[in-house]
Amino acid sequence: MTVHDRLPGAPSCGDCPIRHRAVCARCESDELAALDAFKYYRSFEAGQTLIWSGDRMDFVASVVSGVATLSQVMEDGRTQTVGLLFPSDFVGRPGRDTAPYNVVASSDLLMCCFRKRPFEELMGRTPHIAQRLLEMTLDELDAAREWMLLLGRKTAREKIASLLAIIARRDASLFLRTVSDRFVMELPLTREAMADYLGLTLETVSRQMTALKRDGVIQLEGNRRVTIPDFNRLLDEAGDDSDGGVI
Amino acid sequence: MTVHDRLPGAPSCGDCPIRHRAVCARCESDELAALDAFKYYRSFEAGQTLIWSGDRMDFVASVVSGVATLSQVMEDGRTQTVGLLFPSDFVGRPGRDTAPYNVVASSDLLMCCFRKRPFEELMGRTPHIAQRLLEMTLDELDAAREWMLLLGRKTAREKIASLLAIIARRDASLFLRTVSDRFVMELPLTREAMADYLGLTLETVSRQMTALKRDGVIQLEGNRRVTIPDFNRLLDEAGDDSDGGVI
DNA sequence: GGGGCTCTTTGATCTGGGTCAATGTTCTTG
DNA sequence: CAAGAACATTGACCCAGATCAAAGAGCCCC
Repeated sequence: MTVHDRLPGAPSCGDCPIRHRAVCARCESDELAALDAFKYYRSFEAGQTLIWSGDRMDFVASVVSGVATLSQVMEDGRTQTVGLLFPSDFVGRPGRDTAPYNVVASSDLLMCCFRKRPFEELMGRTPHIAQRLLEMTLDELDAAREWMLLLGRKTAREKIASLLAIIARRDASLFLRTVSDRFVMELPLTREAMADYLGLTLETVSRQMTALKRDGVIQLEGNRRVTIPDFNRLLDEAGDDSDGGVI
Repeated sequence: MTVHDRLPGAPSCGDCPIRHRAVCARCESDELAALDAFKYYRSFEAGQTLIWSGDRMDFVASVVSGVATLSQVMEDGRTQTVGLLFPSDFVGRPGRDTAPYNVVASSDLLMCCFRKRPFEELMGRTPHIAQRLLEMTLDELDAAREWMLLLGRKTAREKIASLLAIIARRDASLFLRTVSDRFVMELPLTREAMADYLGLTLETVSRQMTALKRDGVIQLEGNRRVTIPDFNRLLDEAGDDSDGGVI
């Protein structure tokens, strides 16, 4: 009972243009073949909330295509996005059964899901999967803490530049290339979604995008297509310890 | 070769007034007995930097007493604290060898350290330790993301109230009691350290502390001793979904 | 292809928290 | 106990980013 039995035409692990960081990178291993029985695909439209904070979650999943956000909402509606999920990113936490955040499809989205129980059992049997998961969780923790620096100490302009740099890098890695001169990408977020991630208002995001455009740091065609003529220039604007832009 | 051979009078795992969340909670198990050979204690003075970001780290550790901070610093000196370490908290990441943050003793500090290599080997042999570590890392991730909401969306007053609530809870758990009416605690942070954690300046921290005192949310004796006459009132001020204050 | 969406930009104004500067208050240590 | 040093408060002023408001752009979908 592989994915092809469930959803004809959907990409299988092996077919994925992007190898799932969590699972598919080891598709060749015998242990994971067993997981195919518990694997299924789900697709969502842009704007749809896949999971509400507090919901029971009986699966883990990784993103096949599209982008999703993790967000926290205060009682009065103030919203903070706490994570972006790109293709190959993993969501779900073995050993816990309620979701701590809202998960929202930011664009049309395809997820590759595994029933949680069998996944946990596999984890118990195969130490390297548990280890891989720890590895990934540590990566997420580092990303979250880097974002804390951004939220607490960076200016609006630096925030925008940082976000663009991060998206550019993820975008480039999808196609296995480096962020080079004249890099063109498609923004997977509305101005409001950017604002929610950066701890700003959408007006400030818009103004700073305009300013970066005016100063030649980026070029814009329409609202979503962004060209980065010089990635190092962008990194300077982001205030990061520059690391060259290569992935 | 137990700890007592190395540092006479230092608390052993079993003697710790606080059981280390990471390790000591399972001291009874046979696997961990082996770790005693690789265990040693180190103490630091308030203000001392234990670990510099980028340093090679050949040990993992947990806090026995005192408080430490994890912080990130930008090239121009802007600083953001990304985590607080209380007694029983764990630091260090099996599978990685350089520290991603500065670790600074915020008060006088005693750490219980394990050489990393043997610890990793133990982890490979005993799945429940790996699982425990994943558990802890997920807790840290949740804490980091909750802090992202604070940094991105809360007002200065809400930030201060949130920090006080968190410290009160950790403080209470040290002594195995609940945060009740007229809870008294000792702040383990200077105004500047609070500011670095909250994404504020020390002046703003001071002003908001004064305001909370004026409004009867807290009482202050000296700079460090804080009394919380009504913990639910404090939680209201923090803007959190109140959960009663019990641990 | 035009009507009604949603998303985005831009402007005018306001304000929370930053900055700079002076003064107070604890802690240390001799 | 006095003298310093480190830490904290308070005041005056300013500015980055929020808020409120009004036009533009895309973009579906009949």
